[in-house]
Amino acid sequence: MSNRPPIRVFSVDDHPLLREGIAALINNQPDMELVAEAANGAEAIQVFKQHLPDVTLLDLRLPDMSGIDILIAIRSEFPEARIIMLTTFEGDVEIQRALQAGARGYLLKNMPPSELLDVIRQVHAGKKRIPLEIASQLLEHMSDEVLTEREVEVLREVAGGNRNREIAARLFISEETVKVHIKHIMEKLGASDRTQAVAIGLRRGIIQL
Amino acid sequence: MSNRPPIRVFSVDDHPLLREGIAALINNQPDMELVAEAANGAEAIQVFKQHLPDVTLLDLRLPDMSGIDILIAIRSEFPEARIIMLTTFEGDVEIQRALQAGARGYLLKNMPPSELLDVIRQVHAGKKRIPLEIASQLLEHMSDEVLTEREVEVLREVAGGNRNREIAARLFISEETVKVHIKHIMEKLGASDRTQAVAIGLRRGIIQL
DNA sequence: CGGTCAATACCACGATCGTGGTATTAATCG
DNA sequence: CGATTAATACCACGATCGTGGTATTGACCG
Repeated sequence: MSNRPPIRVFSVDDHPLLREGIAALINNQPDMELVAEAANGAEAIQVFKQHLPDVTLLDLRLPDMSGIDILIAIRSEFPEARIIMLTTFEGDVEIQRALQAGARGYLLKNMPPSELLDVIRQVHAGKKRIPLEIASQLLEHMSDEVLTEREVEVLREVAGGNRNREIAARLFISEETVKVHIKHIMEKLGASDRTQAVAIGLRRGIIQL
Repeated sequence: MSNRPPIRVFSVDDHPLLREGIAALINNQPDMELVAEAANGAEAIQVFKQHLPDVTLLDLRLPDMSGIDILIAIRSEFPEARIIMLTTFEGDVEIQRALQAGARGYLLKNMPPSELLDVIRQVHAGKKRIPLEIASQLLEHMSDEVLTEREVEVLREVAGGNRNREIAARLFISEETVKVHIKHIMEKLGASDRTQAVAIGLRRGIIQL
């Protein structure tokens, strides 16, 4: 069981210090090898094609684009790509979108390194691996209704401090329609008013500031 | 200029991978030495007393307490402690509070390692060092009025989706007083309604979710 | 081809919010 | 000791919001 080629790992993150930590960790494993790094989305996609790594560690927040978009971009060309999301953030919606887009694992940066290594090996072996902590996050909101795209758009406008009338003007719809959307948003999120809807939307990763 | 003792560095962060990266970076410098690490506040304070490091790298968000509280706790006993805040976050209020509490430097985790090394050396030499990117953040809101403690409290309640009447009940004051506070909050933050006030408060680090 | 859902739109009403004042008390500061 | 500031409180009014309905259109699904 010894002479298998090492797992070729690719790390994408805009924090140099974190990349450094990952590099040290990976290269200390006899069965792994860090073959490339990238600090933004454009670079990530290009370098992926160049190296075709076995496993990719992908940050969710990068300076130029969302990690999810990178995930989608890579998997549209390489559906077999084994990608693990690695992030500080734990909004259930982000997790769900990542998994739907085909992520094989989802890790928080504050988890112990052993967990990361474990997930890398499992994912390389073709499995999916979601830590319990994350999975329970997901289950918590499993039954919740999902906001439509339009509703998210409206919620974003609300977060910007716009009045219903302003939102209507900005989205080219009637004020009454805005109200309907907001009503649905509050129902789905369990919020008692628009302000709480924004707070919940932020906490769950539905909108960003 | 050669035989000075190395700068003794202490790193406090709850992300093991990041600590790993810092460790690798520091220990690669001939003039530095990582003498200890901690992953939470209680540990940080205890380990600090034990090692009395030359320079401390302190994360702003830790599982058990705020980095600022740790900063204050350490400096109340060791006013000479040279502490650099190292964080992902850039709300101007957090920065200001850290500097007021006596931080000698403030760095973002996505800055290049050379910057970190530079700041460590400068701070060890007794200087303060705030990168331009951060300083400009501060200047941006220099002239802004600062929320009082009570106002922050009220803003927190607003973010929780409470109505004025509910906030009044929770804080044991009249609804009219709540309104006055909210009016002041909106004026100070430049918000057009309570929802935007919450969004701005979150963005600027005045409140957390 | 019906069923469901998302998005659009309008109406009406009561609740809540935001704004304009004025005023008192306690604390802090120079 | 005056000056300032924060926190408290009340009033009144118009603006905005949230809720209850009802309805039409187009898209997607089985």
